[in-house]
Amino acid sequence: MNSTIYDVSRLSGVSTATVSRAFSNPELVREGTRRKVYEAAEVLHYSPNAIAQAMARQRTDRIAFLICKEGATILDEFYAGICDGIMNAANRTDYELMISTAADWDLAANTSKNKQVEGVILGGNAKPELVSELQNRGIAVVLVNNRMAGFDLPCVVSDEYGGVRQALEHLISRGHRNIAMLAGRFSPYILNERYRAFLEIAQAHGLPVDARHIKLCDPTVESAAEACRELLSRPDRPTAIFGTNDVVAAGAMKAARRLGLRLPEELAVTGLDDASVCGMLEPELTSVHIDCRRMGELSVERLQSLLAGDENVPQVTVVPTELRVRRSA
Amino acid sequence: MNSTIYDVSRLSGVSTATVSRAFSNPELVREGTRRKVYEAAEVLHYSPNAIAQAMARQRTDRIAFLICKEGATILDEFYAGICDGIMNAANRTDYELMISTAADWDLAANTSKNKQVEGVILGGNAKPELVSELQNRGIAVVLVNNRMAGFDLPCVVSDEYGGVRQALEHLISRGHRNIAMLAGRFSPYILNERYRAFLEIAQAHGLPVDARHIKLCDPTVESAAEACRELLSRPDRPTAIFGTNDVVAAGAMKAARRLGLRLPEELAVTGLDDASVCGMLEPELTSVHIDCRRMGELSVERLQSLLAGDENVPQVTVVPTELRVRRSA
DNA sequence: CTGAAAGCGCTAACAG
DNA sequence: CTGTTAGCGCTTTCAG
Repeated sequence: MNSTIYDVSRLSGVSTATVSRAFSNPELVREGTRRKVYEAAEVLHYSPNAIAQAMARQRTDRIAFLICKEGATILDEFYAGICDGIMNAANRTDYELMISTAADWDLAANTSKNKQVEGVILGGNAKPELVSELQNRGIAVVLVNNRMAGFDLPCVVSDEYGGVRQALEHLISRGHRNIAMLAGRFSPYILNERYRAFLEIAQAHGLPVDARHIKLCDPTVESAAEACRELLSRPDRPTAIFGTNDVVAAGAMKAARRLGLRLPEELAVTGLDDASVCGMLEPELTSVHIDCRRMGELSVERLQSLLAGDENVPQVTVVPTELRVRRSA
Repeated sequence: MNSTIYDVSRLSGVSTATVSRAFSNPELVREGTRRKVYEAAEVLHYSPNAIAQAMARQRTDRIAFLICKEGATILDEFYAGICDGIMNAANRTDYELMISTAADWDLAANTSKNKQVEGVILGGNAKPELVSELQNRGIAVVLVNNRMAGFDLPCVVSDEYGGVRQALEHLISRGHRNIAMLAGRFSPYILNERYRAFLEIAQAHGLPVDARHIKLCDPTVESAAEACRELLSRPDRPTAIFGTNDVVAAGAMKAARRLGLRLPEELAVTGLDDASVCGMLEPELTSVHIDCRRMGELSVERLQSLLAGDENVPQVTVVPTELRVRRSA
């Protein structure tokens, strides 16, 4: 049996209340008393029972990270990176972290109803209904890699516009004018941002680029390769391809290779995300680094602020991106 | 305020004990009574408070997955796969899952001392001291992707020997005799298994292969590429390289490309893991599939058995591998 | 099959 | 600064 606060109380000769204070609010206990308590605790191998604390305090100090995404979730390097940041940041706090995917998350079982989770970080394409439901139950919510109109909640996103600009301007600086965007069908938010950015920036630079230069594909190598093949068989074949993530870019490289094009001489390719695959490809893929880890950490900070009752927690936090020039463009 | 068992008791006109039974042991309650309880609960939006349950029952129904690995943890596709399997399996049980990395796992704060975790799945290179410590505290332990001599605990591993055989025999069947193994410095267990398997199987096939055909490298593309370059500049250059994971194999491919070798004609390469990068490489990488997800699921099953007090839970569970032939070999 | 009542280990007024 | 005491919401004997 583990020892309890009573055992410590008895051994140290102070009340249980004091033992409790010695651990939860040391500053309320006189130095000498405190030491007596700690010594007794040491002897008894005592350490507070978190369950009992939660019960008495009526709060759990528990938050959750919910990945709202179809298919591979934690297996997606992007979300794994965010998750890593969240785990890392949560670890520095007193909050305990639960990690789930939307597929197996049970609202009823995981929220205030049974007093388990006090705050949730929603990653990716969360449904607005889920957000309202959570907020209605008094759960703090923050969004990561997404934004949602009409809600009062903090969002942490990457600088989508800036990222697209870095990729595009790099290509332009290398002399490319006929640039196509191979756009993976990601969440509506992401797709939208990148789409709009691409068009605006291309136009700002006077590129002869229009909607025909944007080709959608599924976010798989195969789909991207197929889509790229079409792009490359047009009469006015683009000289550069901007893939909206690295998997898509890898697909483009593959299509180019199969068509016998030399990279980057006959076709330049850039990606987005700066995933680990960039270094494995040949030539290595030029990409725009997204600081997923930072996004995760910031999400935790925002959630903490919310839970701490801070007024004016920033509604949107934008994490800057960084171009990583390699050999593919 | 959320409703409690008392509210339900009052509304339904039965005692709290009965309400409790109706939810936890329905078979102990008469059909009609049970329905009354459920109806009242429905009206009140009642659902049991897990914290209070844990408090009263003196158990938490909580398990943890601890990744014991340096550096990228959840970011490692391999462990992410295991994690995915674990999350998936845990979700079908009543156990709640905590996910941590060895780096930020605090023994004191997460184990029976404060009654939080009842069982732990240790992934990768766990320290024996950690295992004994946990077992001493009465925590159930299972190992995944590792084995440990001198301990009484279930291990779930991939068929390392069989995997190496599949890769090697494939290469042999393609006519290769001079095959080198590029071995990433993974955990001692994994490294050992693969090393031994390679030598034994090569010898069994009468290949002129010895320890000089095994080259160690760090598990990064760069290190692998460097190591492979050396291998390829030997007078009796190998005609095939077996990388002990796909990242290493990608490094080998890169080195070969830079030396101007055509793949697979002048150098065949196979990997191990069947990670997502296989399909992104050109040519696509032939690899041996490891069913990480299954490994994760089985770990949970073993842990459950342990916690259920089953006698003779299998000490070692081996998950078969499968060769995936692509164009690199 | 159901109810009464005693906890589970800790916290938080409140009083001193 | 410290002690008393009444819970937190649920489970679980023990009776009936």
